[in-house]
Amino acid sequence: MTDTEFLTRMLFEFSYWHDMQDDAFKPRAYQLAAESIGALGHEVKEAWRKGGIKELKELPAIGQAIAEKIDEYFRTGRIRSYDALKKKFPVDIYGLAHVQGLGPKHIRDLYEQLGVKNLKDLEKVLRKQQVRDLPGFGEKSEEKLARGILLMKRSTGRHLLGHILPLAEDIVTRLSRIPGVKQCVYAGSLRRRQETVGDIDLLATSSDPERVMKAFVHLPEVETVHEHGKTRSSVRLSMGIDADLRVVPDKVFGATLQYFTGDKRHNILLRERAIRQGLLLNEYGLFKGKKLLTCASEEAIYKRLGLDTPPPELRVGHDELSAAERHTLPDLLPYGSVKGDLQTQTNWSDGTSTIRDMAVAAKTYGLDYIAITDHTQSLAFINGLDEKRVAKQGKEIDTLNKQRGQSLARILKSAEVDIKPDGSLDLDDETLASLDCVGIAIHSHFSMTEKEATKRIIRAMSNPHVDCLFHPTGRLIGKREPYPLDMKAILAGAKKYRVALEINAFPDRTDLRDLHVRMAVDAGVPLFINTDAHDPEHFTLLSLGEAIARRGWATKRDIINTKSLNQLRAWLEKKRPRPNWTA
DNA sequence: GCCGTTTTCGGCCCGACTGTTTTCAGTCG
Repeated sequence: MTDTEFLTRMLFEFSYWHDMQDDAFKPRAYQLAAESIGALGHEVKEAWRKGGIKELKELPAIGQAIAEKIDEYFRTGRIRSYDALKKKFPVDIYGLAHVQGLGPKHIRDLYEQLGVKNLKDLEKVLRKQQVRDLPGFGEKSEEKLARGILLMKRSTGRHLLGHILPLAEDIVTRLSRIPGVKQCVYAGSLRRRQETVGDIDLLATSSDPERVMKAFVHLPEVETVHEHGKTRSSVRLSMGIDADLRVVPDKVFGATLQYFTGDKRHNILLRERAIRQGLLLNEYGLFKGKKLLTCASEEAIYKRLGLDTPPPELRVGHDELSAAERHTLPDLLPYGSVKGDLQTQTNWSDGTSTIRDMAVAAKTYGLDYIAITDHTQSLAFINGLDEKRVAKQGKEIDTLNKQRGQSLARILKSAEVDIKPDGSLDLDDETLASLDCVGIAIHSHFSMTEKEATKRIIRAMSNPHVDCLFHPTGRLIGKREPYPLDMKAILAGAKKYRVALEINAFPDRTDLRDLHVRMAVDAGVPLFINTDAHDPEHFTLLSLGEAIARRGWATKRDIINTKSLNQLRAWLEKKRPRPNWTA
């Protein structure tokens, strides 16, 4: 268990504990703190290293009491008050809370009356049918808990945005065809384009909600129906993700869309703002007393509250509302702005297709140019290119560019040059100088300290031929942790050596991530958005990269490959001449 | 326990669905 996981779990268990005691407000405070720590990841420890309790208190939702707990944990490896809680209430609260339908009050009752401490105990008392006789429980709650355990065991946790988005779009299309449906969209974390999504939030308007609900719970991929109400239903789909559908009258669509786009922290801040103005905000509109002020559109609601409308990607409950109030929200990069993909692989190394096929696919997708960035010789197991093969590939690219006509994107000579453990590169400088554009990346020796990894990358960036650092943190969501990096030092190095950082759009990478994009934007470090395409199909992933850029408050100016080919060349040549430019 | 256009005290988002209840508590999003 990582530090972050422990702290999140500890805060979550305190939240539930206080809920069991019927405390009205501490549960929420601990809940928000847990979410905040979970979202910040290793930045929590960075903050603590930098300035202890004082710096921890600067983090959102962290005050004196929780900062002291975190400080105690980093200093001693323990938290005395948490140990005391576990002694007084020796229950795996966190594990039990993941069962659908099991909340703090029932966890308390199950422990106090039947001694249930963990999932195994719960399964046992359910089998013995002991739960149904407890006050507040019955036969149905027994069934519901048993079903909850089953669903939890079969759930695969959070899902990658890139895997769920196509499914959600398909479901929206099918629901839209139901007679009586006027509008149907996905909302929630999908609409915010979070890198992972926990469930699919759907919203529809219809004059006949019950008909829509019936069709929804009977979709072919529905495996279990959690709830089937008149205006809200919830199901588990066969791929292990839940989908919720809410149906409302067409005239309140704007208010409901706002409400279900969230996230939770954003909505709470917005509703608290409404209260300060003597108003009430819910999914049916903005009200003064019983009088409806507006519900027609998201924009109307934000405007009535004195705010510009933050794009969905920014609604995370940090500082977007204060920017909305001061009219300083960024002019986000529009979808479809990227003109060329500067990281693509072919069958010269580990891609599936020829250079020509990739250039055709890119053109079909609407791109003007692509860089061919096959792996280099250190990656021998996938036939990485040495200097000779780079030169040979360059000749093929020259030929294709000469005969390309209208059906191929312009092809740039490039490579995904491997960064060796000492920070040197595995192509010689002469070869690097012959390329139109040079990307570098780490592919091995991932177990480094923060200091070593940071030094290694900065040394690699200091090579005067380098233009872009690919997938800078090396993470693979759900498979590999990012190597530890001093991101501020990396950004300073990128700025000093005029190296762009990549936003890699591949679904399990999405690297840089949103927080780091925002740091780069603030630091004035230029960015590329690339798909890392290994197949012609992969160009469709570009919009995922654009989504990350938007979540990081990036504008068109921040993204180099929104430039035309000529502008790109001019940008590259500010660093060094490109004598062999193919285009 | 956190936080500040209410700033070191006094507030703290809101509603649908379910099941166990006879009017509501618990859970969820």
